[in-house]
Order: sequence, then C-alpha cells, then structure tokens
Amino acid sequence: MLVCYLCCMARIKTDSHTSRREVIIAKAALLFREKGFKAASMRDLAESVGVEAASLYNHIKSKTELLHELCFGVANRFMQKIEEVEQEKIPAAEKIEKILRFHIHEMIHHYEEVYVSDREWKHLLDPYLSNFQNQRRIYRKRLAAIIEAGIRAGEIEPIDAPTAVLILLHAVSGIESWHRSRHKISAEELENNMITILVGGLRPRK
Amino acid sequence: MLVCYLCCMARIKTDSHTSRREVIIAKAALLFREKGFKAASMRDLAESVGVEAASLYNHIKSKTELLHELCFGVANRFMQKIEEVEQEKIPAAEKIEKILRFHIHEMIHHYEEVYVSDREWKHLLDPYLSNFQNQRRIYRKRLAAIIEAGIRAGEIEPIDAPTAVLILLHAVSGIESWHRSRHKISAEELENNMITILVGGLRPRK
DNA sequence: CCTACCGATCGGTAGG
DNA sequence: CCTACCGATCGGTAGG
Repeated sequence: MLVCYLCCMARIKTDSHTSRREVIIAKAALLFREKGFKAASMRDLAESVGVEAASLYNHIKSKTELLHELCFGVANRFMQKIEEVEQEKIPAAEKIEKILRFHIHEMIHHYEEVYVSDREWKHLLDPYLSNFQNQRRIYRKRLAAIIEAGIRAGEIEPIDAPTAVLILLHAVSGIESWHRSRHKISAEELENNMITILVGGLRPRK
Repeated sequence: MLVCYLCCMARIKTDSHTSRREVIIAKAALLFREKGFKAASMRDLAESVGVEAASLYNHIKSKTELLHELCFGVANRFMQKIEEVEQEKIPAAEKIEKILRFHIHEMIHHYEEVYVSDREWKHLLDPYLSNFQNQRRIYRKRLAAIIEAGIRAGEIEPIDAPTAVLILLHAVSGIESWHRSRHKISAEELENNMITILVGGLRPRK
C-alpha cells in the first residue's frame, strides 16, 4: 500500500502512466522499509519487480538513486505544505494542528516512503546527504518559529519550542507502530486521538 | 559517552573490571548507532577497538551476539523499572510520569545502547527476534494498562490508551535529535519540558 | 530485458 | 592476539 487510493485512482485506471521506473521505486520503498536500506539487496528488489537484477539498471542509475527519489519526494511535500500553511491568516495553534494533521495523513497514506525517508536518510551520499540534512534543519526551525509566535500570542503554553518540535515530529512517526499492529483503531480515530493528546498538551490549562 | 558517569564511577576507578568484552560491546553500540547494524562492519569495530578483526572473535561469538547484548540489556532495564513502578501505591498519572522520566534519563545517559535497541532490533535473528518483539508488546500493554487505570480513576483524559503509549514512547525517542544538536538546552530543562508537554497533555483541562 | 561475470567487501575460521 | 584466507554476497557493467 504505497500510494493513497484517492491520489492515484486516475493513474491506476488508465494504467499506462505507472511506468516501470515508478514500480521499481515503489517496490524499493517497501523493501527499504522492511529490511533497511543496507540489508535490502538489488537482487531482492529485482525479484519483487519480476526481472533480473541487471535489468533494473535500464531504469535507474544506482541503488542510492532510489533512496534520493524517496527521501526528497517526501521532504519536498512537507516543505511545500509548511510554506502553504505559513501564509494562511489563522492562529498559530491552528497552523500547528494543520501541519500535524498533514504529517499524520502522510504517515498513514504514504507509509513506506515516509518511513524510509525518516529512518534511512543517513545512507544518502554526500551531495544529497547534506542537502537533506539542511532541509530537515530548516523545516524544524520554521515549525519552531510558528510555535514561538503562538507562545508570544498566548495561544500556546510557554515551553521550549525546539523541544516541542522534536516531540511532535517523533510522536507522529509513532504511527509506524499503529500501522503494523493488529487491533488498529480507524485512521480518523487515530488522527483525532493524536491531535487531542498533542495539541491539547500545548494549549494553556487554566 | 556510552555509560552514565554516576553508575560506572567505581568501575572506572578500579579499572580492572572494564573487560575487553565490555569495551567491544560499548564500541559496537557507538558504531551501530552511527552507521546502522548492517552498514557497520566487524573491521570498523576492530579498528575502533584497536585490534585486528579476527581477534574480536576471542571475546564474542558473532556480530549478532553484540546486537543481542545491546537490545536485551536495554529491554531488561525497562522491564525491571515498570515492574517496580507498577507496585508503588501512587496515582496512575504519577506512575506514568516516573516511567517517562526513566525513559528520558535512559535516553540521555545511555544514548547509544537505547538508540540501537530502538532502531536496529529488526536485525536480530529469530529465537531472539521474536523474544524481543514479545517483550516489547508486553511492555506496551502494561503501560497502556496503567493509563487505562488512570482514565478510570479520572486522573487522565479519556483517550485511546494504545495510541497514548505510542505517542509517549516515540516522543521520548526524539531525544536522539536533541542529543546530536548544537544548541542543547540542559538535560534537566529538556526533561521538564518534555514532562510538561506530554503529561500536561494527558491531564484533564477544565 | 537477459546471461555472464567483475572487483570489493563481508562475517567468520584455521592455525599458530 | 596475529596472518592468511574462505565462501558468500554485494552493487554494478559488458555485450547482445
């Protein structure tokens, strides 16, 4: 379940746009998530695609290229979303809630890619590695800035903003455990429970 | 900084108890955290210990044995702590706070091992792998049971307990990012900020 | 897209 | 604790 049902319906119906390359990347996401980047071999990937290992190289340049595609695909979506939310004229606490809901949605509907981007990025090679680390740092600073604005406006508990960012982002990545567990509550229930606990924890209590 | 200063002072002073095996395990924790289990080679480890790769096998059986040692060392400490806290006669919310503070403390002072146990356990081999997964599942159930008791007692917001557990545990593991960041606030500040955000989010707001 | 194959590196052993 | 070395597996290329 790499891709969101709604997002990709058109593509699946017409079928012709799911190129071989996209299939390879999707299968790579699954494999890298299951085994980790280093432990997943190109022969594993070839088998799951249904070709010989050598044939993969007609569609991709290298194993790390697959990791670039996955990591930056995810990073770009998050960066785009935060830019969009920053410009809305709503209270900071609502901005945070919107961004959190986006994180939760991405984690639920694009699980494999988001997970890989989160846990395997350290295996990127160096022009890409430092690029990715920079994007991450910038993203967290922007999120912290929203929280700080919220604190100044009295909408958010006065706490250390970088610590709050760290908690929020990692808490959301915990959906990974939910995703693989048996007794799953529904996606909506999960989302609302998380928002209750996390955003609730940020609001002033009187 | 594998081990806690306080915990290990005696050992460092007398010096003779830090056996070669313990040094190897400590260096392995560092390497597995930096590179990941699969990407860290026994030759890397040998170099960081200061011997040839073959010599390591006079002190350990295999690479995976190092992973066992690290994962179960950590798991056992957490299991022991939760058993201890369960038996105290204090409100559920205080139990949760105590356990959270223990998690935070472990993450700060035994960073490498806790991190490896958290992220690399999937590379354990199968008698150990399922054993570890069982311990994890049991631990989370016990934590959820404390939260549920707290909800029934009206000390904790009525939310889905497994979701709360998932959020709490992953939020705490976010200390990893703090640990490697430059502008670190102090460990005590960090701990108190986390408790404010997390336990604050659990308490009823009126 | 395949067969055939490469150099490098891996975890681990033998033997001293 | 070392030197020497093993079989397996890796990412990737050549050539068709």
